[in-house]
Amino acid sequence: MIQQVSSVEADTTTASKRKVVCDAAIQVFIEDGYAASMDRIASRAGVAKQTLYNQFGSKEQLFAEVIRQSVDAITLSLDEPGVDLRQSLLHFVEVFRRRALSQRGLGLHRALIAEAPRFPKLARVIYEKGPANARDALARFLQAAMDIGQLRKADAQFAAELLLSTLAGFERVRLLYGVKSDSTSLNEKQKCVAIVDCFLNGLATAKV
Amino acid sequence: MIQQVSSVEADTTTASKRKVVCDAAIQVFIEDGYAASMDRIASRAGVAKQTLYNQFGSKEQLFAEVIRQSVDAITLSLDEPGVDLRQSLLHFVEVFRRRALSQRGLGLHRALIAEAPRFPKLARVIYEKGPANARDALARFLQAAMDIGQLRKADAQFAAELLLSTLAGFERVRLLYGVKSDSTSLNEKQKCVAIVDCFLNGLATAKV
DNA sequence: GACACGTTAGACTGGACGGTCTAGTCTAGC
DNA sequence: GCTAGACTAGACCGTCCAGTCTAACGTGTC
Repeated sequence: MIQQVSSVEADTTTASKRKVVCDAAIQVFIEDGYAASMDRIASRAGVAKQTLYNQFGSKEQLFAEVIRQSVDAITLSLDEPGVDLRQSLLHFVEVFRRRALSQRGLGLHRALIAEAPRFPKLARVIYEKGPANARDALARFLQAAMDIGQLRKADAQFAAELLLSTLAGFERVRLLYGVKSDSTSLNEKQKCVAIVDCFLNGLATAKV
Repeated sequence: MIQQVSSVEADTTTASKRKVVCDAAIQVFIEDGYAASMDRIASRAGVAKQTLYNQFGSKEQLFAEVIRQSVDAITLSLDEPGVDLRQSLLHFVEVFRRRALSQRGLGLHRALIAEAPRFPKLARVIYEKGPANARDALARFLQAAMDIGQLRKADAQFAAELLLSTLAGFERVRLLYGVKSDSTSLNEKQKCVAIVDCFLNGLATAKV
C-alpha cells in the first residue's frame, strides 16, 4: 500500500490525492462531525472541492469511506490466555483505554453516535467491526480461560460486555461532555489495575 | 404550577403554550438532535414559529431550556444503606437502566454528546446535574456502606464510576448504534443481578 | 503538436434553515 | 366597544452549504 512517488516534491498522483483527502476528512469529521463542510475538508486537504467529488462522488460516500477506514485500522491484540491471565487482561485494558479515550477515539465515537440514525446501515457495519468485534475477541479469550479453569464458568459474552463497559463507561461520558477534571484519586495505571482486579474477583466468585 | 383553564377547549394561555412548545421541542430534539428545524418544532407543537421566538428568543436558548428541564426531571432514588445492601443496589440498578436505555434516555444522551463541543458551558452543567450527580449520590451510599462494614473500604468515587459504567456501558453503545439484537443469553432481570453480584464480589475482595 | 485526463480556483444553482416582519385574529380587562 | 398584548399564517431575508459548471493549467501518451 506504499505509494511510489517519483519526485521529491509534493506528490500529485491521483491515488496519493485520495489519501491526502482521507486524512484531512477524518480530521475534520472528528472535529465537527458530519456537519463539517466539504469546503473545509477541501481546504484542509489543500485540494479543490471538485477533487473531493471526483474521488468520492458525494459527502455521504466520503464519510462512509473514511469512517470505514478508521475502524479497519483498529485491530485488537489479545493473545491466547497464557501463563498469566491477569497480565494479559491488564495489557488489553491499557491499550484499549489509550485508544478509546484518545482525542481521536472520542471524536470518532461522537460523530458515529450522532449520525447513526442518519446512516443506519453504516452504523451497523461499524458496530460489528468495532465494538462487537472487540467483545467477541474478548469473549473468546475469556471462554478459553474458563475452559482451562483459569476463570469461573459463566456467560462469556456477558462477561466480555461487562469488562468493556468498565473500560470506557463513565469516564468516556465525562470526556465526551468535555469535562477534563477527574474526581477519583487514582492515576491511569491504578485504574487499569483496579478494573482488572475487580473484574477477576467479581467473576471468580459471582454466579452469572 | 398548575394552569387554571377556564374552558373545556384547548387552553391557549401563554404559559401553557410554553409547556406545549417545550414538550414538542424535547421530542423533536430527541429524534433529530440539534439539527431539528425550528419550523418542525413549531408545527409539532401546533404553534406559529414566531411563538417560539416570543417565548425563548433563539434556538440555542430553547435547546438549553429544554435540556435543562429534562435533566432536572431525573432524580435518583437511593436510600440509606439499610438492612439489605444488595437489594438496595439492585433496585437502583433496575431503575437506572430503565431510564438510561429508554428511547428518551438514549435520544437525550445522543443529542448532548453530539452538541457538547458547540455548547461547552451547557454540557458542563448537564454533566454535573446528570452523570456526576448520580455518581456522587452512589458514592455517598457506598461510602456509608463501607463505614458500617458492609463493604470493603475503597475509593468510593471510583467504585461508583465502576458500577455506573457497567450499567450503561456496552449496551448503551449498542443501542446508540441502532443495533437491537442482544447477543447475551440473559434477560434484563438476570443482567441486573449479575451486574450487582459481580460488583459486590469484585469490590468485596479486590484492593482498590 | 494534439489529445485526454485530472487538477485548480472560483462562480454559480438550488434548497434548507434561522430569524424577522407583516397583516390580521383572538382574548382579557376596562 | 376599545385597547393591549399574545397569537397565527405566511412571506421574506440573509446565510450556509452540497453539488455543478466553467475556464484555465499541468502532465503524460501518441
